[in-house]
Amino acid sequence: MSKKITIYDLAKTLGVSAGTVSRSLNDHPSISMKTKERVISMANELGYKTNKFAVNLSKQKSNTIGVIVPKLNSIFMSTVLAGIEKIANEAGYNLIISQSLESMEKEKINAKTLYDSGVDALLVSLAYDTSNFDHFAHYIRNKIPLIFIDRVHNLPNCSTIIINNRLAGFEATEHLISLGCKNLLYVGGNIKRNVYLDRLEGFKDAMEKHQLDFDQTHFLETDLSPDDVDSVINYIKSMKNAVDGLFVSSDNFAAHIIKALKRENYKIPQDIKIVGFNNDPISDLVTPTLTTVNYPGYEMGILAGQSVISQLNGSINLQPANSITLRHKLIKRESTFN
Amino acid sequence: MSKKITIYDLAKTLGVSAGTVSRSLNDHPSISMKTKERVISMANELGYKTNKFAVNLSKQKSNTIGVIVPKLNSIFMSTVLAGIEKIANEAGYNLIISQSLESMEKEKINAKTLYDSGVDALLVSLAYDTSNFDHFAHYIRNKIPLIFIDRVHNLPNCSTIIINNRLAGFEATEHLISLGCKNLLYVGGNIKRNVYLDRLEGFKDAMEKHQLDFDQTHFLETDLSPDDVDSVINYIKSMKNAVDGLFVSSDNFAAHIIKALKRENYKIPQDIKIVGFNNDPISDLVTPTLTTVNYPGYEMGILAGQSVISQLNGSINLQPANSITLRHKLIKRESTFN
DNA sequence: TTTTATTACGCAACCGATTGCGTAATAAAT
DNA sequence: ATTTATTACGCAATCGGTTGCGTAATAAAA
Repeated sequence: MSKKITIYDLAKTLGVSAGTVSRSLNDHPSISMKTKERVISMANELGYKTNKFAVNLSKQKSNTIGVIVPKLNSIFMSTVLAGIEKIANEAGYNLIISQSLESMEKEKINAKTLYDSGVDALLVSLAYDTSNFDHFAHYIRNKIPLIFIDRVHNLPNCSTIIINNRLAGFEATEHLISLGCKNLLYVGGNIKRNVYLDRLEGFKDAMEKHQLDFDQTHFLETDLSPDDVDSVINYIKSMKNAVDGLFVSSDNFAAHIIKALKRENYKIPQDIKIVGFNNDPISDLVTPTLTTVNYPGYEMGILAGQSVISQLNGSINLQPANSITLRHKLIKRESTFN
Repeated sequence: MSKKITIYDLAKTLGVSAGTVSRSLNDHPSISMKTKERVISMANELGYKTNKFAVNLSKQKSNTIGVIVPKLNSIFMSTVLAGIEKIANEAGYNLIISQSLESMEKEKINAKTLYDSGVDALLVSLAYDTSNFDHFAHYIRNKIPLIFIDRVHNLPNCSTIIINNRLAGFEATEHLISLGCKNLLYVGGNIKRNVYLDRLEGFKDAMEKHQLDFDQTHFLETDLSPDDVDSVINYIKSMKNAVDGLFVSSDNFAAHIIKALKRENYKIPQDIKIVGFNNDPISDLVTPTLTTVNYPGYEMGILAGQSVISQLNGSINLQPANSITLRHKLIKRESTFN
């Protein structure tokens, strides 16, 4: 293969200094047009390719953005990633993606690895059980932009990209109530995570507003994993007042529950109305189709991307913790249709 | 923030040379245990962190693996990625992931970007319309491991990770035939891609074996996108001999088709039996549940990861184009149940 | 034409490791 | 006590750019 050619090679063949070559290639003002053109055309001719390693070393930045997500293989997360990737790519940044597999320990390790790799910024959606945030201290201390997406935590000077989960939960619940549901159940995830907690709050808000008494029997904390379906079903069957309205914090889990309920001969929506969350493609393919809350994953990714890029470019004056809230929307389908 | 400390700082405070520090940290044999211990403990004490940029520059390798996938937001692809990430991560490699968005042009750009970023290896699942492969020439010429996953192409010295799509297509089709289907239709994707072409071949094989005449009316080439559903339905309705067996190259698309067919009052599986592909989670949640071919995405990712790593470690003697074929499996469900 | 501003580059230090080669110090052999 | 092997490090070049500072060359002003 052709030897790698460097700015020194260019410098030699052109009879100029390496510095001049470097500046020409970077369109530095203190170089004449004529020289720049000579350098650039020679660079093309010789097939010069800048060595990123050297650039990184000398600039102390990598042009890559780190991302930690709980799981890659979820439609929501991969949609968010698709958005981030688009923006990052357009801005000339690479993405280093890692998954915490919902474990705080792995999240810690990933955070450290990415830090060591010298990412210029970090985007995070928190793991299921993350309760300590020391692993982000490095980033904050060294002023490396840190942005949380969806599963967020309030840390100084960190942006967050979210939707109004409380309001969304409220609307979903109120929708059930408006259809006559009297005995509601919220099936959520770990309430350490803002998203599940906030939706629970919204759920309570709605019940309170409509003079329904909330108590712990109306809330079931699960892993939102298919393995939990049976216990949910058993719980529903065991309730003294038959559940007639179900709010599930995940479409995918809701789809599993629907399947199981049908097997138990529940009629949906006649016996029990169901609202999911996310507007996962599956919600429109199950029978009955699932009422859900649209979650703009792609847009979140886009915004997260834009937010990092602008912070990296300094075009945003690092405001302490600005937070972007995206619009959600209740999508009514057959699972709550009368 | 604490100043970055380098091997030179360590060297100075310890009264040894930078070379000694470097070798100690890398457990080089020519350094005494005593010195190594001194260096290492001092490194911990001062919070030394190796600068990857410098290492990369000096070693001319980045410890990152590039990945190009058609789309991030597909369950199959993100599952593959999850597998790759797991292995890469365990082996101390980072993943730079980019998406071609099914466009050859973007695939080209991504391949170049990743090359320029100095990835140590590249994993690719081809875009829908890639017909030229010059953008991979750099990799091959410079002996950078290049591995294709699922949507592959035969290039010299490149491994491929696949399943036997032809056989899978054959089995799916034969299953339909064995249930009495006489008038089959294969709905596939772009036959530039091996996966769709091979399944078509398998489809033909099965028809031939069972003395059914294949002609072009039995094959519909689509984008497997929800937008194509209507045209598929119209095609089915327009066929002179009513279709009684449908083989669709994607569960997701099949799910959409099922929904549309039900709307048109087709009974499934009575009027028309359907086999999908991928064993996407959705296949078990639609009504009727979908017979499909299990596609071991996670395992493919794991194997792809292991394959790169071992090539990078030289533990595999770069055999010209070794190909790994994973086991698939027909999963029978209600959509073909009598 | 001489002086003063500008412009266009060159020099060399620097970023933070890695590594081949040479040698002083210590141990083993004679 | 010498000579020969080993062991343990140090020196300095190298990887390929970037960039502050200084100056020769050219243009503008006097």
